[in-house]
This record gives sequence, C-alpha cells and structure tokens, in this order.
Amino acid sequence: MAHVCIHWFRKGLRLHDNPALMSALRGCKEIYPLFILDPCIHNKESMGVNPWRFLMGSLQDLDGSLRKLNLRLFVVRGKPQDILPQLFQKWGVSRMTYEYDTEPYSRSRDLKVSELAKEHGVEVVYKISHTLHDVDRIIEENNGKAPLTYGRFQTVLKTLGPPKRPIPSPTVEDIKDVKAPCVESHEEQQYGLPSLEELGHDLSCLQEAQFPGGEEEALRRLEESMERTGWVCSFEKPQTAPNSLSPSTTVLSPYLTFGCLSARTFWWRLADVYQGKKHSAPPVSLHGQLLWREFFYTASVGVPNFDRMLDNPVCTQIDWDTNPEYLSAWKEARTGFPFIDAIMTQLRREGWIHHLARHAVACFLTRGDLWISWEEGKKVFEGLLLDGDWALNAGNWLWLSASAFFHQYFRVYSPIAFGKKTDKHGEYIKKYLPVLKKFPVEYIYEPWKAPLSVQKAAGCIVGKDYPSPIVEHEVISKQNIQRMKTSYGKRSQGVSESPQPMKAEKRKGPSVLDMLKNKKKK
DNA sequence: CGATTCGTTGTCGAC
DNA sequence: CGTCGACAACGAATC
Repeated sequence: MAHVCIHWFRKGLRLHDNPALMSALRGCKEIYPLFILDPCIHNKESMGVNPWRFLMGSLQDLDGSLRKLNLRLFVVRGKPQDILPQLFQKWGVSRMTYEYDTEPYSRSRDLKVSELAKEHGVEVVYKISHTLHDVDRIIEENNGKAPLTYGRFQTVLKTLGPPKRPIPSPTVEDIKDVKAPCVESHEEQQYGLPSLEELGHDLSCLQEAQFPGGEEEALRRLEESMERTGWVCSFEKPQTAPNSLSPSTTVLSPYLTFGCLSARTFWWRLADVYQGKKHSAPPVSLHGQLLWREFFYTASVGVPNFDRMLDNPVCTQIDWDTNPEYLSAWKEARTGFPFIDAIMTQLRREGWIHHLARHAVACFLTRGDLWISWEEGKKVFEGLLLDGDWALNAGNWLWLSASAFFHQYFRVYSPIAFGKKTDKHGEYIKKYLPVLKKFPVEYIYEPWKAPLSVQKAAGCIVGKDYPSPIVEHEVISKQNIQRMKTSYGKRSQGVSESPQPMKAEKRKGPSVLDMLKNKKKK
C-alpha cells in the first residue's frame, strides 16, 4: 500500500543524512515536504532579524533542492497542532515523518501532534539525526544521569562506539515512484515562502549576510574548511582568536543549529581528514567541538528545567541583581569597555561571535562584573545568534556564570587583558567601534585612561562620544568573587533552618536520578 | 565514607 | 617570548 506522506521539516533543513525523509520516500506515492512557521518559536520577539534571514535562506535553498527532484517545499503559517489535522484531511495523508527533536517545547508539541495524527489514522515515523547519538542512550549508559563533566561524558561515549555513518541525499531514482502533488497556481502562492518584509522585518539596518543559510552553503563551507587539512589536524579551540578580523574557526555552528549540515556528516568528514595523520584530540579538536555539542544536548535532556536557575538541580542558586540599566548597556554595546562593546556590536550586526568572545561577554554580564542573571544573557543571545541552539546556549551560560559544570569562579576574564593576547593593537575594536579608530594603541582597551589631550586628538571624548566604563572591573570583580563564594557556601551547607540541612540539599542530585528511574519504569 | 585528582580555553608578575 | 606559581579554593568523579 503506497502512502501519501508529509515530511515535516523543523530543524534538519537538508536532504543529506536525513533518514526520516528517506523513510518518507519508501513506499510513497505522494510526498508533501512541509515547513510550518510556528508563532510560538518563529516570532519577532524571541527571534531577531539575522536568524530569521538565515532560516528563510535555508528554506529557500531547501525548496530549490526539492524542485531539482521535481518536488517542492510547502510553507504554512500557524500552530502545528491546528495546521496538521487540516492538512491530513485535505491531502489524504497516511504517514508523517520527522527528525526527532530533544527540546522540551518540541517534545511536548510532537506528543500532541502525534496524538492528533493517530486520531486521523496517520502513521508517525521519526528518526534521530540531529545529534551524533541517541542522547537518551548516553544517559542510560551513565546510569540514568547526564554526565556533568566532559571526561565522564567521553568515557560513556566509548561504550557506544562511533556515531552512525551519514546516509546520502535522495536521488531521482529514490523518487521515481513518487508523484509530486499537483499544485494549482493559487496554491503555489498559498504555500510559498513569505518574504522577510511580508513578515514585518526592517531590513534597512541589515548588511549583506556573511553566513547565508542553506544546505548548499553548509556543504560548501564544510569542504572549504576540510581542504585545509593541516589546519584541521592541528585545530585547538583555545588557540583560536576570539577577535580576529575574519572568523578563526569554521562558523559551521549556524548550519548545525538549523540542521543544514548533519553533525554526523561533519564528524565522518573530519575522520577522513584525520585518517593516517597526527591530529589534535577532544576536547580541543574539531571532533571535540562536536562532542561538546553532544555533551550539552545530553545535559539538556537529563537535567530538568535546564534553561532556568530555579528548580534546576545542577544550577547553583545565585542572588543575581535586577539591573535594567546595566543589562541595556551590555546589550546595546555601551559598557564603556571597548572589547566587550565590540563583541556585542559584532553579535548584533553579524549574528555570530567566536566562542571565546562569548566567554568574555558572558562572564562580564554575570559573575565577572555586572552580576546579572545568566538567564538574561541567554535570552539576548537567543535572539541575536544564528547558532542560538537552545541546549548549547543554556549550557554555555550555565558554564560561564559558574552556575553548573564549571566551578572555578575565581577565574575571571578581564575585559581589558583577555583581548590583548590575540589582538594587541585593537584592530578588532577599531573595526566594530570606529569611534575609537584614532585612539593610540596603548589606550585602545582602556580609553578612559587616556589624557584629555589624547582623547581630543583622537576626536573622541570618553563620557561624550564613547561611554565611560560602567563599572570598575578590578574592584567589582573581586567583590563578585566573594558573592560567588557566599552562594556556593549556601549550596553546600544547605538551608540552615531546615531540620536536616545536609539531607535537604543532598536530595538535589538524586532527584534527577529518581525522576529518570521512574520514567524508565513506565 | 573521606581523600585525592582533575577540570575545554584567567590574570598577574617573576624569571 | 614562554613557563611557572600565587591568587583563593570550587565540584564531580574516582578510589
């Protein structure tokens, strides 16, 4: 019996290594490749114009690739739970396929949608292809808990073996028995991709996309990086510069986030390059970077309330300040620290900043200087980054704020010294903050220290043309270390008024374990 | 259980 | 230019 099938694209915006799409095509007489613009995730509040443009580019590329196979992409706007039942009926659908998504929102959405599918007699098939492994298996192998250190994570992974080999894209041969649904001309419009203008975006402030979305660009970019075999083999993340004028890393992360590039394709392509050569190893290598992604995906599945401080069992509870002025200054690149402001400018303009640049601004916002909750920073990153992956974003903010995973809170990034290591002349600062262009090198990281005569000569008066620093880093960072110490102290002592202080706190960890154990029993 | 080791990628100053 | 210890001292995992 041949199926009428919807393949529902969400992430996984690609044809290569797409097992769910392949199972859609098997025994299929008609296929509707579908993308739903869901107001719960695709809205202007939580998603900035740069990631929007990346998504649209990716969908356009996907549509183009499908058309080469005599298929097309159907784009619909609305809530999946409203849209899908309508389409099931309208198109006479008997099967729906999609790529498994571990995010909490996606999981509850997919649960609802699967029930609706059942009611409509639609068979649901999903496959794991966004991550290297089935992260639930990793948790199982670690006795029901997500590993909290990278070393432990690697040990667990060894028992699972290497990730699966990627599968190729569907070919004309694969769809020879599949009919492309006949679409009337008005429907061509109805299911077409809306423009960014139509969706109400202001494109006037956008410059040309440095990282255009789409599978084709993803694979081109992958090959471009992999051609540099020496560079690939000697890659060590900590040795790459956060403030080079062009990216010092691959910038494949946005393509992984949207699934334009399969992590397994990347993994095995790297294995090809490594083959027979001496090469760097995790955690610093490129393989290591993919494992970090896997690490945070696993943690985000194994830890309840992963993206929050409250009720997050691995997150240290910290008395962050509510400080809208400081938060805006950070967000809008007017902290008065050129290194920080340059990074935030690049983030807003280009939608991508180097991982270590993220360290610097995240530490500055949270435990280092401004003492603002990492959840605020996470929200800002989510809206601006092309690679604002839910699990990675939350995980890295937990890390940098020393709320979880990383605990050596006395190691504080200096907003002045850190950037100097890799850009002592401040070229990066001058690129993104041209107002400081004429400042002499010795003051470029600390313009407020320049004598007034020097400021005048540079055509930039600090406090007027460029902000004065909002905090005194040397003083505030030392105070903040003490505040961290207090928060950590409370954590290990437990709640003093509790009759069993130690036990009350100790329950924190096992509660995750218990939850997962209970789940398994069901 | 207690002790020990290790932990993706800090900074500063001495040598 | 690189390496090392002090700084002040954390939790997770292991034995």
